[in-house]
Amino acid sequence: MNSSISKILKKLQVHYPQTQCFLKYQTPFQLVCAVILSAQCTDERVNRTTPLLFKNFPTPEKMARAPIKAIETLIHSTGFYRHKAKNILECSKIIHHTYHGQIPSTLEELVRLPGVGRKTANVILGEIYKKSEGIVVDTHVARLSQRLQLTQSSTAEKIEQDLMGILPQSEWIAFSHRLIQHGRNLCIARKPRCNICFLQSQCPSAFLEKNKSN
DNA sequence: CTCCCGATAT
DNA sequence: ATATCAGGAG
Repeated sequence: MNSSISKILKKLQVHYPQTQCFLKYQTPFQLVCAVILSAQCTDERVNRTTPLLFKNFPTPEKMARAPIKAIETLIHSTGFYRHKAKNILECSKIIHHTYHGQIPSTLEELVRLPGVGRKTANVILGEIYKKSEGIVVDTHVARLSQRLQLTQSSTAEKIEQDLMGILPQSEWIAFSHRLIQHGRNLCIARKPRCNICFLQSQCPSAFLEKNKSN
C-alpha cells in the first residue's frame, strides 16, 4: 500500500469515525428489502418508505404472501417500483421457502436472489455478517475512486477488483461506508467542493479543479 | 447496450 | 430541462 493511499485511509478514518449503514431496519430480512429499494434512490427516501412497508409485511413469510400491488403502492416513491416490488416478493419467497427465513451468508448465494447484484450482496454481507468477500462499489465509490485515481476502470466490477488489489481486506467495509459519506457531503457528483476538501493534497481531481480559470 | 422510474438539486 | 440518487436484469 503506497503512502498516498494510507494517508487517504487515515484521513477518512478521522473524519468519518462511524461506519454504520444509513438504512433503518429491525431485522436482516428488512435490511435486504431496504438495500433492494436503495437502487438509484437516496437512503433518506428509503427510510421514509420502509416503516409502513415493514409494518404491513414484517417477515419474509408475510412479505411472500403480500399482494404485489400492495407492495408496489407502498414502495412507489422509491422509483423502479414494479421491478423492486417483484424482486422483493420473489426474494421473500426464496428466503422463506429455501432458506427458512434466514438470509444467505455468502456472496454466491446472495447474488442469486432476484434484484441482488454484487453491490447489494456486499452491503448485506458486511452489515449482517461483518464479512468482506468484496467491496461495495456504488455510484459514490465508483466516482470518488476515479477522482482519487485509485482506478482507471469505469465499470463497477473492474473498480471493485482494482480496490481489492490496493486496500487491505480489513479496511474494505469501512472504506466504502466512508467514501459514500464523503460523496454525499463534499465530493458531490455535480459540484465537488474541492476547496474545502481534506483530501485535496491526495486528489488529482482537486488539483485540476483548482487550476480551472473560472 | 437499454430499460426500469420517482423525487430532487441545479 | 437535465443530471443524479448507496443498481440490476434482459
